[in-house]
Amino acid sequence: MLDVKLIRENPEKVKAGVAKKKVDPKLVDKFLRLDEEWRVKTKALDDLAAEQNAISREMGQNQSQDLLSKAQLLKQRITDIEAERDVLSSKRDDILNKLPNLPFDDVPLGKDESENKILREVGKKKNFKFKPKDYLTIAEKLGIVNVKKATEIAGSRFGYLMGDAALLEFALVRLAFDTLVKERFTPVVPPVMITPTVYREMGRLAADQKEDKYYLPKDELYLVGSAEHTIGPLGRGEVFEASSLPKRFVGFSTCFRREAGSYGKDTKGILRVHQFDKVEMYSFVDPENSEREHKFLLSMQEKLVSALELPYRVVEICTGDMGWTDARQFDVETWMPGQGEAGEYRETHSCSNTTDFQTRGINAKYKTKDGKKEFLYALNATGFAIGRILIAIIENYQTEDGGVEVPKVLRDYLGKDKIE
RNA sequence: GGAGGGGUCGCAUAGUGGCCUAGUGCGCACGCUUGGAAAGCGUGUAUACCGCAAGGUAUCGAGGGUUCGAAUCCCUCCCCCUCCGCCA
Repeated sequence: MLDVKLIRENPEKVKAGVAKKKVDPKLVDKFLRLDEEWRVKTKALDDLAAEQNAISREMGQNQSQDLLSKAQLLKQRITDIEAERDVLSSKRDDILNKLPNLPFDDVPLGKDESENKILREVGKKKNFKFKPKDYLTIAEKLGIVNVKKATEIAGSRFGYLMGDAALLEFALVRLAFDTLVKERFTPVVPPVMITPTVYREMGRLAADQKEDKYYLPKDELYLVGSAEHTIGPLGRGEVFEASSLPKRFVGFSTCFRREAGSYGKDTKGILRVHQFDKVEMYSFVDPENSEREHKFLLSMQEKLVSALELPYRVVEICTGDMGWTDARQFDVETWMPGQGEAGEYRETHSCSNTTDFQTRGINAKYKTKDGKKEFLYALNATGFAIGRILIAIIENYQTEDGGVEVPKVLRDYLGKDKIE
């Protein structure tokens, strides 16, 4: 959530920021009005409570009828005003929940993904001597992806990874973990369910985000959309020593997404599915180092994609296309030669600086040099999203005979050079 | 899932309706003392909100209730421990 003090002290800045993210800036004015009323009520209530405490204390000594009736009257007033305050309080919180994190000033302005800024293209696209096929055609023929059966068993947007595709998943996970553990990321396998309370604290239950989550009403738990959602809360209520920063985690989890609002989009295959596995990075840093850490996480992503020798490009996401919790976001888009007419870059990774938007919610702090406790900054980044990186591998490494070469770096993990 | 026991300040503990404005010990910080240290002594030691400030309010696992007043009584839930059941 946003800092209430910032909204009060610098409403114009907040309005400008949320507007860049296509959120109605009038919400800010609405918040300020409610906040002001809330503050007045709170003050009145505190004063009455002080009075009540004084009378109660006195009654400990002297139980006069006079005092008692005074106290009873006071109690009624407090109950009434409390009810009013609670209404204001929840209205105020609702609006706060509708305000996204503010983009940094130098994030490219734009309304949607068409205005994202391509920062660089890396790697050489292979020159195929034949027309490259799309991954699904290849994978189904090899029998390593089965979407038809999955649809029968679980519905649309599910898939089986079989045989070497299943093995490839674990090879990719090992590659990512081995690479990142060397960089002192702490490996973690987190829960894939999360309480509404913590999910909200992580800034992931804003009204329009809710629709994309699976919810288990009987247990009042959500299924996570990313390991990020349950790794971040490792810092919940903690105060880290400045010397222990950055704190880096690399997690593996299954991710669940309802993909509501993407009807008709990428309906075939395993590019966009309800369930996939992902390796995820998460960092806690002090504010001064967040931009540096952001670049570092991005460099880790590039290292991983480069290790697979896949061509990719790095994109800075414009304000209108950014994630809810993000102040700056980069995506890595990997080349997929079998997509579209002549190949396409498709998003395989994203990398976000969420500043203190999440840490304020989960109350994750660090101790500064002069002993003060301040909110940490948090960042998250994809390691490998298995389905999508699998697609990139299959399409880039396909051979004319319908097989798939195994990227060199995965051969030892997989124990073979080629899938056929 | 069933039965019982528990959750209090960083840690450990006291606290069965008003003297709790949560005590004590340990730890920690600062000061005194010392050549230096230890011990000793003294002072301090949470978070959030409201307020320019003085100060006030809230928080004893969470939420509700009873009461003029709740750490304390009642209800619901969560978590931990012991035993039973089930299970990878």
